[in-house]
Amino acid sequence: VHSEIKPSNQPKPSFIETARRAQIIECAIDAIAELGFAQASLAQIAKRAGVSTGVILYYFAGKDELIREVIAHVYATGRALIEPRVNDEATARAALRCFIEASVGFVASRPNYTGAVMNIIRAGRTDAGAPRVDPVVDQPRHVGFRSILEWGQGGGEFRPFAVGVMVETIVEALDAIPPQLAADPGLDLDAYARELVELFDRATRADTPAQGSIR
Amino acid sequence: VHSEIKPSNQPKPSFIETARRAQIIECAIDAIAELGFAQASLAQIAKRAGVSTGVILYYFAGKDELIREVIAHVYATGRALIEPRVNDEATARAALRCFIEASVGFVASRPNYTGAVMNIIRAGRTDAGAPRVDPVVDQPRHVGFRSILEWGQGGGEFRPFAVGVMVETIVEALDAIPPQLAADPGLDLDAYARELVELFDRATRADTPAQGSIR
Amino acid sequence: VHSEIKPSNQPKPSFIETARRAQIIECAIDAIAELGFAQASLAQIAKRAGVSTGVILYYFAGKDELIREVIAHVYATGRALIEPRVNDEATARAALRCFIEASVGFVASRPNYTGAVMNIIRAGRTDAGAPRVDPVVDQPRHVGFRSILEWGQGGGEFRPFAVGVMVETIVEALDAIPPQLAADPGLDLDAYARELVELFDRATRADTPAQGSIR
Amino acid sequence: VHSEIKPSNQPKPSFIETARRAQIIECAIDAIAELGFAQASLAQIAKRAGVSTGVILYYFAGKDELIREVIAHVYATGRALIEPRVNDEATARAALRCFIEASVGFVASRPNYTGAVMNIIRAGRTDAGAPRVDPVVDQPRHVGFRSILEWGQGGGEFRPFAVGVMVETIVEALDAIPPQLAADPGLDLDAYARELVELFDRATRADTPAQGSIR
DNA sequence: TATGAATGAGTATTCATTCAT
DNA sequence: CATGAATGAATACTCATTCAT
Repeated sequence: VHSEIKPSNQPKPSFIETARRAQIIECAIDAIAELGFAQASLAQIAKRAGVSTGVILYYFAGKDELIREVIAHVYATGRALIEPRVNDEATARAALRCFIEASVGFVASRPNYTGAVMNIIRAGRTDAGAPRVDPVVDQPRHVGFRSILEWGQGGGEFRPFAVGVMVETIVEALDAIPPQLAADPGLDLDAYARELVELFDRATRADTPAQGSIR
Repeated sequence: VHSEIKPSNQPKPSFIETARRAQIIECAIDAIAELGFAQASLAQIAKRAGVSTGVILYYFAGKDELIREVIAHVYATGRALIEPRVNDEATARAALRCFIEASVGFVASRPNYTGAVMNIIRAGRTDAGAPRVDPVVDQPRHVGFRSILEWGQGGGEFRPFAVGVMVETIVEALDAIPPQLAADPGLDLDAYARELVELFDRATRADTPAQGSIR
Repeated sequence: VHSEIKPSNQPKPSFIETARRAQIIECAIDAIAELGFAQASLAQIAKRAGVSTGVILYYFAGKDELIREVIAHVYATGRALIEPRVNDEATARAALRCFIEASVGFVASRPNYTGAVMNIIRAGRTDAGAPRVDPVVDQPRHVGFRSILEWGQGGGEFRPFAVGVMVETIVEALDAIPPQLAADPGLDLDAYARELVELFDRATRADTPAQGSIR
Repeated sequence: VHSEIKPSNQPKPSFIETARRAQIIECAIDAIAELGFAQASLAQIAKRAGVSTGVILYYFAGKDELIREVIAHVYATGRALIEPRVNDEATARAALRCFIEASVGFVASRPNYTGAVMNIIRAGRTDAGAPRVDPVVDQPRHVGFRSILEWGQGGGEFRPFAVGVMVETIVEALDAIPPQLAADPGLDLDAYARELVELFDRATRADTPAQGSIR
């Protein structure tokens, strides 16, 4: 399907192929979230999927491709959950609040998804020295936050600040949650989200004579 | 020198021993910062030091000890740089600002130091499933920020917020810098520090009728 | 096939798996018997089997498991050869004679088998300080001789003596044969067996007014 | 003294050299007896001697030579203890009894000595495939027992039997004691000796109309 | 499609030995 | 004499990947 031996014009991924790929990705996510990226060997992933390691390499050109697809799948799932909620917002301030809440909600609803991706991203670099995660695929959240922040700055809702720094800080604050949740599964994520919303609302909003509370 | 075979009361580390240990730690830091923790094998570290891998195991009981000493060395270096500056501050607000500036300054002066420790901490779990970095040794910055925040809340300088969330967010914001710096060595860290200071000053300060600018 | 990664209920060992495991065990026995336990590395064993060392670790969880299976296989082979012959005997004295003869016969028919196990057992202790061979698996011959000796003492065939010392002496006398055979392949084992039978018959039998020769 | 760099005509081993060699041999014996041959590295031996490993290789051409000297020293010590007692005996039967008792007494008085040598001998062969223990140096006890047995057979005290088998059986019975003593330090060696004496007295003595008890 | 067999490069670690000082 | 430094070969073991079936 993707290796050069197969016909390059992938005609129609068969049902079984789609199912297998999805199953393997799911098992990879679980393995990485539970064992950590370094310990998540193909053998471990295959074991969870109840197949041989050969199957994984039949459907994915190599471990790197599997990992890339894991990331892509997690991002797509997150985007599907988050984007519609954010798009309904009328103000940048509300959109920011909503984006943060939805992001934390994604962590809460799919802790393994976010946990796996964090493990991958933070595990560092691959042999070639290139970052294991393409900036391209890593960007969606950055892009989303950046556009909200620029929207708010343009409209005067937000004070002037370096958008890049703010984006990075917000994203990292969210990325810090999965490991904390793994360490303490009882963590109150609703409260965590409220704190982050308040934090970044204060950090971003413009100084106005009459600025009401966010809620 | 330190392995269980030698007498436990190591009398006086020779000059060459001190030098070699320092050199190996330095090379380990570089290797980890540049290759990532997973790719930084003893062989890689030894190659950078221009010695055989046996030398590393002659001076360190094993890879784990080397890694522990890398972390300890980086934290000690950072603490020596940061602590004296922070202790002079009269208000929690100034201390927070100073701590952030000093932390970024540490990253700027020793990018590989912070980069290596980030790589280690984020590489996840060891075989035993326990985090590779003891909370104890990982805490110094957390402890420092926490005490400043509690100081400020107690004195009314800071608004009420969940200290744990704020600490985590600040530390993560700082930890996000080394990889950005690696990707873009031209990054203006002074500006980055100013942005973070302003960001967290707004995020933490109490609502007062007359709140002046931080500078 | 057996490592923790595979499902625990190994369904049916394939033909090739059975054959490979048997082949590797056989090569391990030869290597240990000829080189000694300490020199019988996985690489040596693999070389004799004409495979890479990875193959051994594919079929056995580790060197320890391989060694355990070597011992188990040798003991099972020996037991199958010895037990049926001993069980037919009517008197303890005849049973003792028969057990000794059968034991020497086992050495004669499979010198490497007994030689390998001797090498393993006598190689001493593993890292944990525990004997490399469980007393449990090491006992079969001890148990066998002990029960015969107690049977004979109970029935008055044998004189009173410390059973433990006698068992140890008999077993050691048998264990001494493989190295002698290795040093001198022309050794007459039938004669050796006759000598041991006579020796231990005299050492064990009760003092009776009319005690005929054993044959 | 022994390496080719030193003057080949070893003139007079200095006092310090003699002392060092003795000390190292003693520490090697302890290390081997306590850790097992495989775990008794030069580093371990040096640690016990309170010197660096280089010292060992200064006084001994290599580990093999050290081990050979350990064996030689243990045999010499044993011979000095045993021989005079055996030479006083008037009959072969008494000499055999005395030799066994003295041998067990040697084990009792110097458990590490005999334990170390057993560990070495049983650890198997060296790289060259040659037995680690020269038959020459391994023989003294064999020679001693053999001469007693032949003496007894010649004089009619002992029945006809294959001397070689009997020697081997006696020696192995004695060699079996150190590991048992290591496993159970409370072992009653006097009783053990009495059992062996009785055992081999019965195994060797000629059939006479009036054979009294050995004592 | 899927498996199981096999490989080869890479991992940390041990240890006898050499050598400059 | 003695040390401590350094090496290099050997150890068991892991794992992504290939391939015949």
